[in-house]
Amino acid sequence: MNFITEAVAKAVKSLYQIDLNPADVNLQETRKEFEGQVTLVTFPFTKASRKSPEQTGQEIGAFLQNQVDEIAAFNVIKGFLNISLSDTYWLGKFYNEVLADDFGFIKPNGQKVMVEYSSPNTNKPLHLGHVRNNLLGYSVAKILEAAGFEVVKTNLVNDRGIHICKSMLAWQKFGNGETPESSGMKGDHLVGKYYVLFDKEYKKQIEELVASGQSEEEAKKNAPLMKGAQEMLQKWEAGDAEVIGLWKTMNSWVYAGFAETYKRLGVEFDKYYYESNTYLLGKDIVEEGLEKGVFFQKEDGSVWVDLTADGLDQKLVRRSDGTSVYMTQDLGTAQLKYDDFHMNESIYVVGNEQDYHFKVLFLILEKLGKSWAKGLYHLSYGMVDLPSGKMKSREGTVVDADDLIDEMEQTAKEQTEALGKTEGLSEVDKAELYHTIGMGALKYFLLKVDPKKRLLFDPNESVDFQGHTGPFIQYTHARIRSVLSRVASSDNTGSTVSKLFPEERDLILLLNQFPDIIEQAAKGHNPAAIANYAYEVAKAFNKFYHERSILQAEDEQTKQFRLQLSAASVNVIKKGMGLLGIEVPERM
RNA sequence: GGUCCCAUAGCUCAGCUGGAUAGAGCAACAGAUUUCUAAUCUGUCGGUCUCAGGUUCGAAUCCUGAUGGGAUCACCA
Repeated sequence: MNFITEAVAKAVKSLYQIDLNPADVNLQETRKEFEGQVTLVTFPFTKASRKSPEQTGQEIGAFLQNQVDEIAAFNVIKGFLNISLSDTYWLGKFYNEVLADDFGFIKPNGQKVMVEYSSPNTNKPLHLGHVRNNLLGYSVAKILEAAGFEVVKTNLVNDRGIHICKSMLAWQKFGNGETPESSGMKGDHLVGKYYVLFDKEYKKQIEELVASGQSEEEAKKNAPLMKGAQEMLQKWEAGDAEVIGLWKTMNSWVYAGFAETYKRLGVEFDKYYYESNTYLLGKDIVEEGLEKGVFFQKEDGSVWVDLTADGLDQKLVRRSDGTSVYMTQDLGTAQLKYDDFHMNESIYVVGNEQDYHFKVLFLILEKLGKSWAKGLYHLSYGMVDLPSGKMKSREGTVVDADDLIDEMEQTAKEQTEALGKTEGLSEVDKAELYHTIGMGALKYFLLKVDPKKRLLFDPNESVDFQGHTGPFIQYTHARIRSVLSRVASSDNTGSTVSKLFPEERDLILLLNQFPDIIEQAAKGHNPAAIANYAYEVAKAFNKFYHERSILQAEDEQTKQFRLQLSAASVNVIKKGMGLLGIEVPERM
């Protein structure tokens, strides 16, 4: 569209003698109830033209039509100049750009970006909240890749700490040597079971202590289970062989379970970081901060940073006993990641309850003079809530990721069977199809909304398969594939159509936007932009499909053109859905 | 209490750097298939864009304030 903005600048200069930066020309899509594809708002020029918006529009329109070949017609309504570009122009766009194999994806820009996501605790299985995180992280990584970045996907596993000791202790006390093999349970679920059990038994002990006269607070501290867990953590830090052995065993169970869930979710990582390796990092940075005067020490030896001048609080960065806190660790890990990859940008996909933490983290790094600090970004997303309120692993009020995937597959199966679309499919094909559709529905449901908004999920209300959904888009894909499969390869080299029907033009216009949408989604770290776009494309195709026959087109040229238009549509849909981590079936 | 985020149709959500009569899906109702997959398409119904000011030729969009909801402000992670 650059040629239009330039032409407008020229028109305005020639007509009204004002110099206009082409970047200031504001073009927008023409609303569909009017004739044309591109609209110029003429109000900003009326001061210079000293004429009414309508007259100004007429004058600019006439000038443009005269000067620019591609402009076929124009009309002015109120202050809006609607420009119609010729079908030749749109067909040129279609053949030269949209139909190219690498259409949509932007050339490498030489920038490297890290996306850290998932970051689970190893004391319990993944739940719906993690699912949103994983899908967001994976999709953002894909989108950035498409936008030309080199992407490193990382997972910082929280594999140590008191919460893991709780699971370990409960297993030791009540587990009777139970293993994933002996119980038939998935490893992460088995460990999670003991985490819940710990909490249950712990509460019992508190009650007993309270009954025997202790205050609630005392009881929480004195309960034998809590003491045991703390003792275990100390032993772990001291390198106690038995504790470390148990820790390794139970973690390996969890990892096996996670690997399975990640595979079903379709996410992956290039690099894992483990907190057991990074939790001691950051002490150098504390020293550095003290030297630079960014941090200060209190009488008891604890080290702090004062951010009150920035509207924040004082924040502890090292305990009085010399040990690290969360912030210390994250400072160190940030440095480690940068040293490993020297990336230009680093994105942390973490829930919005940690907004404050990241604000502080980034600010500290900036104050320390880290040149790379400005490339840090917290992709903060809203919580997933249930109608009953917040999910709590300890209390078992969570929507488990594996259960959810099972349910989605089951629903996909029921829907597909009800529609009688399973004919001729092997059992393996069917299972794969149900997985594809079920996950398509779930992923689309979670990704189509703006990440920063909180999400309400009602387990009693099934995720839709009709309308603005993943399966709708998947279905469109399958239908196009079905049409295309009916013809042999279509490599027409001869002439093509010269006129477009509205449905065809609309579709070309929409397809043409794909690269812009990718760029916009990358800039805003927002998969929802892709999701909504893919829906628009599917809808536009369905309309075209309904109005115009492809295989029974009026003539051979039209048929070839429509086949190519279908191929371009299927391509964009497949790529777009791929950016969301959603697969598309050949039939459904 | 301080700080941050959110508020658009009965429900779930779009609405890009301010532009025309605020758009989809679901739900409800009415239609479309001798023709490429009806998980589709077409239509009807549905709105004080939370409220009040301000900036502007023009505000759902920007600014200020209020209300409602959420998060956060630990020598937990």
